[in-house]
Parts: sequence; structure tokens; C-alpha cells
Amino acid sequence: MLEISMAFWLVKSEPDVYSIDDLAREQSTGWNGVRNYQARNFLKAMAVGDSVLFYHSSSEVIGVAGVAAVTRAAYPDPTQFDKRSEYFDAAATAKKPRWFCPDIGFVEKFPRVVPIGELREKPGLKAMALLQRGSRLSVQPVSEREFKVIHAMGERSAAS
DNA sequence: GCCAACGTTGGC
DNA sequence: GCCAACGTTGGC
Repeated sequence: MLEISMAFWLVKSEPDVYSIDDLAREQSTGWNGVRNYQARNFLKAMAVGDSVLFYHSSSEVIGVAGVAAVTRAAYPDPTQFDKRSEYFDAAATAKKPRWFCPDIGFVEKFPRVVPIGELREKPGLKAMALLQRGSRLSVQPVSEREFKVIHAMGERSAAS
């Protein structure tokens, strides 16, 4: 079946832990370790081919660093079964996994990180979950329009 | 099932 | 490092 409509997402990562450069080097990675139910549900809703904005949080330059794409739909997150992992979950079983992760692949690194301050200034982005007060969700849907606006901002070398 | 205490996230 | 906001835990 062909993809009828592609969805758009945003994932947060601390670049000290895993950055867009790490993804560029590895080309693909399992987006594991997410331990929040709302975020998990969004991960499960991802389909192969969906576009993903890659956001750098808690870093020198906070903002959107590039684009990834879903390369494999969500499957049970192996780290929940790994006793040595910080993401181990004793309540999860192979029959009843609790946490899921998709694979995402590298698409592009923007020429610059689009800083969150610039996102806040864009009238068209006011409704984004990312920009709401107290928002901490590390996986969230974005609209196609929002995706396109941010993509265009990333490909420009500076604000205008 | 309420809710206070606690831990975490994440911008500043 | 601060702290607001949120999610989770656990006593009752």
C-alpha cells in the first residue's frame, strides 16, 4: 500500500547524548529510551516515510538542527528488557512490552540550528506544542505547515 | 481516588 | 544554577 498522507513529527534530544551529527554518522538509529506514555503513543503512531524534525534541547544552541525520517515503524524497545540499561523496566515482558521505538534515518542537517527564540517569533508557529509554557513532551506531532516553515528557516543561513 | 511530596525536564 | 511546570509515586 502506498503512503497516502505523510505525517510530521518533532523529537527532542540532548546533543551531548545524541546529536544530529551522531545520526548523520550512524545514518539510522532506534529511537529508544522514551519513558513517557504520551510520547510513546506518538512513537507508535509513526509510519515509515514520516518526516521528523530533530530538536536539540539543553544545549549551547537550543533549536531545530535538522530532519530525519521514520525508517521502521515502532517495535518493542529492547532497552526495557536489558537489566544493565538505565531504561530497564521490570514490569515489561516480551509478551507485554510497555515501551516502543521506531527507527529513524538521517535526512539532512540544517546549515544552522534554528533557535527556539526565532521559532517563538514566527506568528505561524504560535500553536506548536514545543513552544507552549511548561511543555516537556519529547515526541510531538507537528503540522505540515509548521514543518515547512521550520524547514525553510533551517535552509536560510540567517533570520530575515 | 485524592493529593502532597518528590523527581525530572528543559528554558533561561 | 535556578526554578516553573509537569508526571509519577505512595500514604491515607
